[in-house]
Amino acid sequence: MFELVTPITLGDRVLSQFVELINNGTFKLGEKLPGERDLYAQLGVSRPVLREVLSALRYMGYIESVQGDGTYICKRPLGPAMTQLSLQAMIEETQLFEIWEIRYLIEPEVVGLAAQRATDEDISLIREKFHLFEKNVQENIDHQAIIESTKAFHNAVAMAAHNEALAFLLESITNMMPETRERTIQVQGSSERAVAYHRSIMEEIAARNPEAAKKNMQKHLVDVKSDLEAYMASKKR
Amino acid sequence: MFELVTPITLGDRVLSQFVELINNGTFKLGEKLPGERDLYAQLGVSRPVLREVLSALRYMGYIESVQGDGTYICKRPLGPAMTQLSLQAMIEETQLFEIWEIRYLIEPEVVGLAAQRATDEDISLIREKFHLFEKNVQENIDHQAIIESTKAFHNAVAMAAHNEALAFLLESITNMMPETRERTIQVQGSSERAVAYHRSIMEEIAARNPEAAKKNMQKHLVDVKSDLEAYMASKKR
DNA sequence: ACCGGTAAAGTGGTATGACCAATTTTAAGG
DNA sequence: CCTTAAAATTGGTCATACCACTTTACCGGT
Repeated sequence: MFELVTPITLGDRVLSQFVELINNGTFKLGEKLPGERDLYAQLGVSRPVLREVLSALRYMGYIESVQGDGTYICKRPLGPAMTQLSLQAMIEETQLFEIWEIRYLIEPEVVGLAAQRATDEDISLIREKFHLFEKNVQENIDHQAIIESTKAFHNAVAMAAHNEALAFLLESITNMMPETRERTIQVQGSSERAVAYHRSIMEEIAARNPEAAKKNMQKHLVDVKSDLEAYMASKKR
Repeated sequence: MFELVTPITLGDRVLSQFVELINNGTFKLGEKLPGERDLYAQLGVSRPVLREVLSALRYMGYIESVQGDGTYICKRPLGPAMTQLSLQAMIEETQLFEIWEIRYLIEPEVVGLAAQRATDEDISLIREKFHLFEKNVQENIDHQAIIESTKAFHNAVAMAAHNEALAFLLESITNMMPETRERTIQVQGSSERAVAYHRSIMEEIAARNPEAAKKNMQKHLVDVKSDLEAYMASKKR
């Protein structure tokens, strides 16, 4: 007869109370929380329930706990709010392309911002990461190292845009296709092309040329997409 | 002497194992998990630890539990992976502008896609949401209704872009500035201007004119930004 | 009075066992 | 065979105890 909305659990209630306590300023950022024993008494639940809630908040990155010390409220929870463990297996094929498209929308804009806002330090960091990447590709080290260095490069670029939330977001998104990255890297010549594009992007950021940088990032991502398609096709077999 | 990297907790280990079990296909999407009693034995931990991990996964939206029935793995965990409870109080002023900038990067692109991909159904839905919004503003109903209807409009547009992940992402982002929305809506004339922009955007999507739609969305967001600034200034006092 | 080391107190982490509430399954009864 | 009620199963909650680590505070030596 009645619609089953959502069986509200005790933890849900506690979670709400907790959010409220933070939003109304009872608990301030960076502050230490009361001990679990005080807290669960204060909230009127048992310790396990409290801990389940805290556990969730912890894995989401809102709080941090130190054994023997206490639990602290994180100051910059932005990343956690967007990212989180990406269970790659949970991402289906269509979603992979959707995620690619999001990259295609965002990353060019990011390099555009980077080209406008990068400081000299930013640029030298980008240079450094690029040369590391180039070196790894040339020497054909293990794939993991190459992946790490390309991520480092993209990350350095994102930092140069001077929008921390954006950098977080981008990292989360790219992390959603990790397996993919490992496979597409094996496609013939893909890494070499990537090096070329990275170089162009780097140089155009250094030259403060947003539009050109954006264009090259777009081309690079189109490349990534075709690698992705090749990978998907091979997976079908 | 030694650097404290991260005190790995039992739950962390279980979480990893769990992720691995999903990624290697032992647990498939939509499937029912073993009972907690089996599971915690199988993973070699106690029930509280297991439950803390499951709790986190649950609040992140990866799994769902039904008392008396079992725990299921969600099929489309994309939203949860990005969004989650946004503790508005945890977002600082600078971050608000960073988030605005993200909107400024993404939303115009989204309406651009929408103008290319919208079906007739999409367009009529957008029209519907727009008229609701317009009506709410004219009749000056309670603010909550206005906020809801503008969100509904933006959401309808996002759906028209036919990229579910993107729609999720955008919703998460806009949800990060909820309080803001409630305040800026009180700024004189802001709602009326918003109606005008929404109308233009709607019409240009219907006319399949991506560039014009993008331009208007950008203007609208610039408007939102100045409201934001006004809000922040008033908050300072 | 100062310093250093050690014990105590406090904190988060883990484990056990029990019971409650909802659902599903099973089996008994019509 | 269908209905129905009991039993088994499952997630939800609680109490308690103990472990590991940190911080604090006390106390003795200098």
